[in-house]
Amino acid sequence: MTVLTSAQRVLAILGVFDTENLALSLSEISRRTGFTLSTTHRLVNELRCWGALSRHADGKYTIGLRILELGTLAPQGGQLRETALPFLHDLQHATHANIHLGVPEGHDVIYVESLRARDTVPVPSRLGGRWPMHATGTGLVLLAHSSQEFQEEVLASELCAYTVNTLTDPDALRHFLAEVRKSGVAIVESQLTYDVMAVAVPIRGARDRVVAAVGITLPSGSASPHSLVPALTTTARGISRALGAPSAAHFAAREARRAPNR
Amino acid sequence: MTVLTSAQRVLAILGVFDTENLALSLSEISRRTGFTLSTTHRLVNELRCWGALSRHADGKYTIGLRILELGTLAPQGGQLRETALPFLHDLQHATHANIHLGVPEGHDVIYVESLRARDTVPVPSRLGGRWPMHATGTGLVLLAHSSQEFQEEVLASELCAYTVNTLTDPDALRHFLAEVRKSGVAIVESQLTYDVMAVAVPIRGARDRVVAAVGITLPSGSASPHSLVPALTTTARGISRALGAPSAAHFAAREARRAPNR
DNA sequence: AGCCGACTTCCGCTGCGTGGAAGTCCAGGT
DNA sequence: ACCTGGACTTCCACGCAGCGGAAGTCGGCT
Repeated sequence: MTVLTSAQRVLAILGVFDTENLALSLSEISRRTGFTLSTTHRLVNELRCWGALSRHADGKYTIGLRILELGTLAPQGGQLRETALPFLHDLQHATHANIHLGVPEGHDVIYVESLRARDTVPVPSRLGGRWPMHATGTGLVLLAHSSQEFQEEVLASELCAYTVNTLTDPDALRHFLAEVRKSGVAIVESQLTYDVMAVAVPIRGARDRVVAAVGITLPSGSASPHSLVPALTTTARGISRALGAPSAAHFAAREARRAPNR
Repeated sequence: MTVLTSAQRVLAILGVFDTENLALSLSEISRRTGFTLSTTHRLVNELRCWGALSRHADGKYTIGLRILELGTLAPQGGQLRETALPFLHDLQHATHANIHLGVPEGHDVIYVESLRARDTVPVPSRLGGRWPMHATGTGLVLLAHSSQEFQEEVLASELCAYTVNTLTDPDALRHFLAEVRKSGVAIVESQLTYDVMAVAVPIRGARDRVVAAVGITLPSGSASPHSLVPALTTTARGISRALGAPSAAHFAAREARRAPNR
């Protein structure tokens, strides 16, 4: 039925790779895309020549480094991560918790940085990981600062419940998002996995638009989440200022020596 | 002239983005690829729908987050980085220098991790950055442990000189590479940029193949590079063991408590 | 030896993609 | 106000690039 354009075929091949399928053989790719073996073979080879796929000793294909290289050119992946990283390191030294930097993509958050602490709860968030906005601290912050229409669009979509705590009721979410906008911070408990709490605040860029969110995750029942808010907001303001956010610039004098120009 | 397949056209569009061209308008893409505006327009839109490109308020296109997400699925980008990161953090705490994790791709090294220290020399290496093997510490380590044919292939290619110190003479390089194999460490001075020195050692994976290299860069004339070798080899061995390298496993007992299983 | 599955290569027909052309929109100049 | 040029968007008919069937190769397992 649906006939694909050849650009779509190329993308479909890349799309069959995911965290559960890091390495696939030619015929697996063929089966998953539904393309004939000969078509798959030709396209896969073109992708391999370019470096988008690479072939290993066992004959299986994986995503190639050329894609990794390209991905870092995404403004949210490269520049944002690059400016945020020193601030995130400081935050990690101060808190010894897992730190995430998330940006919006579709109805999801993508983590463009994920610093794992060694001795804390394992969280399922890796660099490049994608999670629904309504189920993560960073996602809720981003959603709270999105346009009205976008929020309603997300609230109207299928809201998957990962734990019994996951907020899936549109009215409860509307209320929560209003709180986040008012207080400037999202604090959630066991939304995505049990026994984990997350605290997240927005990061602003040019024209004070919210472009990302920093979040911290800790085991439930550890230090009061509220005690982490000052450290988080300091980090977020530092990053916002480095990104040129007007509202953060007012505080420039106070923190100027932390990040001298350049 | 050379007729392109449509897969190649798609890839060519992605390929026009680089560190100097993070955001391009439709007609810039059209000019750079040499495709007609209508062809470019159609392909760019297909890429945008899929998430490979994204379009911004000013009408320009950038690489999309979907590509970043995909890139982390590359085994060298995702798994390797993920296992190496805690060790690299430890190394950075101990040395306060710039740390790089490089893997081979073609004749180049690609940095799959780059931890910048705040107070040291700026180095031009970012996550996802690509540099010629013969001009970087990590690259020389990787080259030294490559197959004979590959080494000769690289030595026979155009070896660009970035500074007056850059090793470009094939015979000098052969000699240097032999030293690296013997000593297990590459120490270079001002190869890529002036007043910077780099120390790098190999990381081994399954079957003891060299799969990556850790490197450290410091201002020239700081602490003797040799004093850093123990810290680097410890880091490299830790990562190698975590990757399942047989030679590193012998030392498992000694360092077991640093990284309890999982 | 024979079978099966995975991969590779070849080639003729066809339907997708190409590029020209026409149309829209906006900014800047006269 | 009108024109001009540049950037972008849409449409369509033609031609050839790419699709998929089929045949061939390789290697592993019974």
